[in-house]
Amino acid sequence: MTFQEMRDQQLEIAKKAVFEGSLEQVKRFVAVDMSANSFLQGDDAPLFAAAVLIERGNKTPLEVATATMKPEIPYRTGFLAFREAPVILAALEKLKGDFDLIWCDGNGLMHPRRAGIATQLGVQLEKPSLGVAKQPLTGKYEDVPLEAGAHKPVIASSGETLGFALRSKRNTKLIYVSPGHKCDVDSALEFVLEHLDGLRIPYPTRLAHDASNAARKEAQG
DNA sequence: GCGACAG
DNA sequence: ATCTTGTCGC
Repeated sequence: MTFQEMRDQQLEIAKKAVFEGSLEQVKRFVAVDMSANSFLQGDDAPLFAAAVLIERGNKTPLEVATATMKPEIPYRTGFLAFREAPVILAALEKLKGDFDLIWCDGNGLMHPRRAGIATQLGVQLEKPSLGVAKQPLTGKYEDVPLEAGAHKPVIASSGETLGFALRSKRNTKLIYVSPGHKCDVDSALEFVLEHLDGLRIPYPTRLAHDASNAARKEAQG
């Protein structure tokens, strides 16, 4: 698939995406992440994904599923989902329990074409989704106070609010929250705020990150 | 044009 | 994303 084709596909996905809705009814959600040792093994190192089923308000996972796959394309900024989505979907298919939100590592609306990995996964599975990223991909925002919980909207050049820059922990680097599908920017922020536990990285992201790493280390060294 | 650039 | 120990700061 060429970059032009991937761009066109992202525009189609963004067209189908709904950046409206509340997450008040979410009872169970799944946090997903991926791990690969590209540092030592190169761009074609096998990918290991994890899907962690979480009950709202309970830090102990209900279920963990993993999957592995060879990457079809190298990582390119703005096209993360084309590399990671296949193995993440494979892990999600192994999950026995159902869920009503997908919590992703990366962006959703906060993307040059409004179609980050959270949006791509949400639209494909027709479920609400949100993205939590450690780096912003696009947009501008004002300085964020150093207090935990402080946040500022991330604004596109069009004036559209894409998500929030969030101080998830006092005096630490920001994280970036955006809706993926079937929720609005404020609902995505509220949901993430609800799942902070004193550390910079929200625990759902941490659980998925640790689970994907554990799967890789078990299969490799 | 130049630089920056999710994981 | 990935490796790795200590060390500095709150």
